Amino acid sequence: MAGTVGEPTGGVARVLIDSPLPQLDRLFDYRIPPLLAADARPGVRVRVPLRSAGRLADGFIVEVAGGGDYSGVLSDLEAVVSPIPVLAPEVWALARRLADRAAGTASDIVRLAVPKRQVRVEKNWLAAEEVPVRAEPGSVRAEAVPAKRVPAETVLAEPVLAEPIAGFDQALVDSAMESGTRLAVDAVPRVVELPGGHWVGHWATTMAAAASHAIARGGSAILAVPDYRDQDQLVAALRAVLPDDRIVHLDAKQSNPERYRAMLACLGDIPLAVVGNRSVIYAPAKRLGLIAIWDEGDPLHAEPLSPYVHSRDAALVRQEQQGCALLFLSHARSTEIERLVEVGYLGELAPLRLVQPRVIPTAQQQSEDRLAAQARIPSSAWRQARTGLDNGPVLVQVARPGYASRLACTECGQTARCDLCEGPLRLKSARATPSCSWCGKLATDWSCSNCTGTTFRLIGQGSVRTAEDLGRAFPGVRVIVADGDRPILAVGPEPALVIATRGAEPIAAGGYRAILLLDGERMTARESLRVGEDCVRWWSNAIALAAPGATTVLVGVGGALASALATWRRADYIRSELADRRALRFPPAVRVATVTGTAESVQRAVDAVSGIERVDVLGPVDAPGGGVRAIVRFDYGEGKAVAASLRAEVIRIATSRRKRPGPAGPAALPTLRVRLDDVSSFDTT
DNA sequence: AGCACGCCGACT
DNA sequence: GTCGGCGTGCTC
Repeated sequence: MAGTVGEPTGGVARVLIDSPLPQLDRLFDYRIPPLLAADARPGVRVRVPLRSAGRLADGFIVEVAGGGDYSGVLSDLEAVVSPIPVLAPEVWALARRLADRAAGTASDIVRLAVPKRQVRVEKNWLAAEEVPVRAEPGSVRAEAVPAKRVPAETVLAEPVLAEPIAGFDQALVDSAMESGTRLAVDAVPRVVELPGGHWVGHWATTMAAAASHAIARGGSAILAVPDYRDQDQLVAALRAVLPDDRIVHLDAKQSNPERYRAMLACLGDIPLAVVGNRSVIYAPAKRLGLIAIWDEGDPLHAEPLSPYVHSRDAALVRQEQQGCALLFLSHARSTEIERLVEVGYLGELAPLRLVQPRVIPTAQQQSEDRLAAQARIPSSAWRQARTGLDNGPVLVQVARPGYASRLACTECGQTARCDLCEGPLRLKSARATPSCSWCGKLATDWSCSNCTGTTFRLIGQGSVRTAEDLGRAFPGVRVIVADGDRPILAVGPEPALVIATRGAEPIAAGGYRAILLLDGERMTARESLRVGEDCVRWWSNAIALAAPGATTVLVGVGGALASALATWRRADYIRSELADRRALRFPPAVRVATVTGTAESVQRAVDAVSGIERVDVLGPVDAPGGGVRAIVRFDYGEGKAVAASLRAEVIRIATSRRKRPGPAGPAALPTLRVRLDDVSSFDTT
């Protein structure tokens, strides 16, 4: 199946093989046979022979060149799977650079960008796209089009007007959108009512207005949000300023055909607002004018699939490559964004007029009221809730869902654990049988593994138990529980106690008349490098749901954290948090690479990078799943060199690895895994 | 992943 | 002198 050398007939296609194997992560050259020359353009899906003529691999043409640098004999392209250029050149460039930065494989990122092919969806799209009026007379595909189909683009797209961005200096925003600047935007901590009667966070209207600016200027906008709750608000806000056919969804909740259809829609000529979760950053949006990310500190923006590229980083690189405007909106920025602000890479945009929420921190103190004490509410918070309930809904934020987060043996006080898997037991409601929070097994015949006890004591209070206690404390008031199991997006303006776990707070019409943030002690007790910034984010996002003038009581929290919220100077807190990380050489002051594998392979990888300037290594130490783990710390400037040499080690191991595991060896253990910028590297457990 | 290639021990 | 074991390395 080998072609002839130097035959100029159809040119040479440079192909990215769709494979996660690190040793295949480069371009392969193939001769384009004359029959395929018409369709073999950059971006199309192809099938190519690999190694032996019988074996075919999938891939994408990323370049059609006169001649590559490969001097051997070229094979022929086997087939062009579809003529649609689904891998846009700028998306390929982005994937390549992100993979290099993360010591990963470009096709792993391309898989996030390009959904699996759907033939039906593709046919429909082709039929609508290649319209007779637009195609040149005699065009091959024009004849195949059913005449009755109304193509999207024959209908002249309605012009879109730039919506003023409420709450911000108009001239400043205009010039920012024009010159493609990068900004950290402090969102207005309010809820607003849309023309349809829908209440959303003010941030959603800011983001929607920014998108309308981009589209009015003829560019597309990519809008990324952490989850569907935020997406719901953003889409409502977009509908208020854009016609429906300018809004495209591209998110994880969609089925594959829906995602494929949405991706194809991006390839059209009309500028669109593309809304979705983290992977929407890779949408092939035409003439990209804006990328905006809401709440980049939310862990849902961290991609769980290899090579684990955070949407914040993907957006930063894409902005640099394409020069669009870039906005990070939030009520509480992460230390990563703070760092970029401090080095001058990001500008800051604050609301025109400072909206200062009323926040009162209280130390945990015993309330005189018995019922209130049971619900762990100090008397000041109790009073706020009581007056708030006269006018409308009151929000109570708790750390955990369910009834009790932990059970302990009545006799010895040891945490009650599952007799099957050692997982901690949990109680979902007052009358339920306790069950294991890891494996779900019901603990029917439980006995303590430490002593002879057979009865539990409840430790900690989940949302359900808090709801029961508060229901007793405020007789006659409606109690609404919102958590992961009971998702509620919005509540009305009527008086009600809304008990929600952090991150699951519904939007209240008109805003909450009072907010109680309970469980502060428990939230701050988490053993994570990011507790501080996480707490600021959870609480700020809840505070932003308050009605104008309403009071938020932050229970059981003091010190810098409490004053950051009380003064609403959250950036000051994050700034000092980042300063601490600098002193300790912790991320994001430096970058980190986590290297896991056999003692030998980890040592070799560590040796390979330890010669680079300003690189230091923690470990190796024994890793939980067997093998060892080392953490490599390095400055941003050395990122390229560190990633490249770690990548080289991965490839070396992958190509020289042979079935070596001895008799009864636990085979499936990869011998070397490299992960860059893992935020949980420094967490305990 | 697969599959060809090559270097070394045992064979007609 | 040649067959075939499996360890090694490559894939346009």
